[in-house]
Amino acid sequence: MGGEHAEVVRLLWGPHPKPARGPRPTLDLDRIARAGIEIADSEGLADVSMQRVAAQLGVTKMALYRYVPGKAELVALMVDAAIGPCPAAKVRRGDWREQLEEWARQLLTVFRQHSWALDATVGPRVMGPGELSWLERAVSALDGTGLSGAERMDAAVLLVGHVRGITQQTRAAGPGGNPEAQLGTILGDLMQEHGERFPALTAALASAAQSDGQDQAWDFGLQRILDGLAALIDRRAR
Amino acid sequence: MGGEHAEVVRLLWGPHPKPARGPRPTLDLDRIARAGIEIADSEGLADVSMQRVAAQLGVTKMALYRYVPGKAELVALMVDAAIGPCPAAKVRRGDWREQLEEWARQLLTVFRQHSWALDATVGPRVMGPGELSWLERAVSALDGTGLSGAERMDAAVLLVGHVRGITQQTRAAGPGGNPEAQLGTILGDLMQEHGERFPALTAALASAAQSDGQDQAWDFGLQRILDGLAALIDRRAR
DNA sequence: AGTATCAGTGTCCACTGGACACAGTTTTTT
DNA sequence: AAAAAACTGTGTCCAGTGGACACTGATACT
Repeated sequence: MGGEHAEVVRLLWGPHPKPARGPRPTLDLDRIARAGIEIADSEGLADVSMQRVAAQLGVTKMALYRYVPGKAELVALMVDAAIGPCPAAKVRRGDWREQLEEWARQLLTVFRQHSWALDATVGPRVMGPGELSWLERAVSALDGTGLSGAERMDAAVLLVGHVRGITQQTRAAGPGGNPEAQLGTILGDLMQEHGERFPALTAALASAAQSDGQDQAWDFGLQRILDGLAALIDRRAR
Repeated sequence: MGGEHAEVVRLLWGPHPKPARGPRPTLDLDRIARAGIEIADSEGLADVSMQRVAAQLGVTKMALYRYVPGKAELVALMVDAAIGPCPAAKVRRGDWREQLEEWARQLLTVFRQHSWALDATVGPRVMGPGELSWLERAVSALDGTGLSGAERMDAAVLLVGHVRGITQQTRAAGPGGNPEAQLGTILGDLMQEHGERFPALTAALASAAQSDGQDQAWDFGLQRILDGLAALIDRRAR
């Protein structure tokens, strides 16, 4: 169990011993990951293939297999490099709510910049140092709140889930048009034809038509989660 | 815009006019979707190919293209058939919290039965009648709470995000072992080597080691979200 | 110098999603 | 009844994918 993970762990966490003999490598893991990220950012994850990445680096596809055992590992490297290390907090320590809110906004920004990372992070996987640094900051923001270790981690996971959910329904909406309107348009067309089967939905949609907040769903969910955490923390404090 | 969606909308929502002339079709969309689901359930979405599905149905792969324009549409059909129509609520109407909680648990069950549906539902897509029926029930549970239409939908989306997040970190953990322990083991191994870089995480992990609730993360997040919603609804009521 | 080691190339394979022409079956029209 | 039209499933073909493997060179230790 977990033996198959050993390889990707070594790739993500090192060490990376440089060879003693033989010709010098033309590539390195970092350049490979960055090349893949460049393609994924501009053309989507589906267009990331060994050939494509190799071409980007001016090399044959098989050369990549000298550095990376397979495509799965390549993608794992790309994800961790794209998510990157979590930037340091700017708000004062001690206020967990402000810290978590800033953290969530930063995470959302990163996910929006590399929205292909969503596709590449379905299912449980080995996390790299970048991804773990994000988790670290979220958990540390909750230090001293009276929450147990498991609860602090659960809270972080909950927030990540929201970020992912929002990223999912946001992306592919052109940078100009707001995503809720786009979703509403598609839904509205369907409701016009099958509305009688979904009365509550049509009503909600009609009432939601004039609300035009850019990030309404994001802020709503974020505040609800933070409210829920605050309620628990208060209860514990008493 | 949206013109490319027309085909999948027709597939998901009908109508499906039966041909007037020519030999009778051996297949229908429902059988095709179910064959795909069967494969995905037992072997994962990656093993669902046109050939594989066709073989399951005792037919050539190209025969499928008479019913479905491409693989993407096949998967869309599979998803909506697998998610299925939302079962009717068993708890009394009026208590939104109880209703939403039951709804979320049912949705989690469905996602766990077909965990490949996660992979197939990244990115915004056209929803089918099954998927919409779930949304309908969640929104209708919030009727009369004083929340606006947009807010009711945002709440549903928030809950779906949590269900997805939990499904994601749950799956591939054998039915016996609880997922948190598995995640903890992998994380623990990493912390042992690089723990000094993640002090808060190591502390939280150590404290979380003895907590062994099977669905701890699930219940925690669910209650936090519902608490947050309750707080808002109370505030509005006053 | 000699040799083990390692990098990048070229060739091969099974498989994927999909295009297309074709033969066979059924219904409508003449 | 006969012919035409419409439709289904099949066979064949193609570009592209991830990956295996043998090979030619370049490099550094002995």
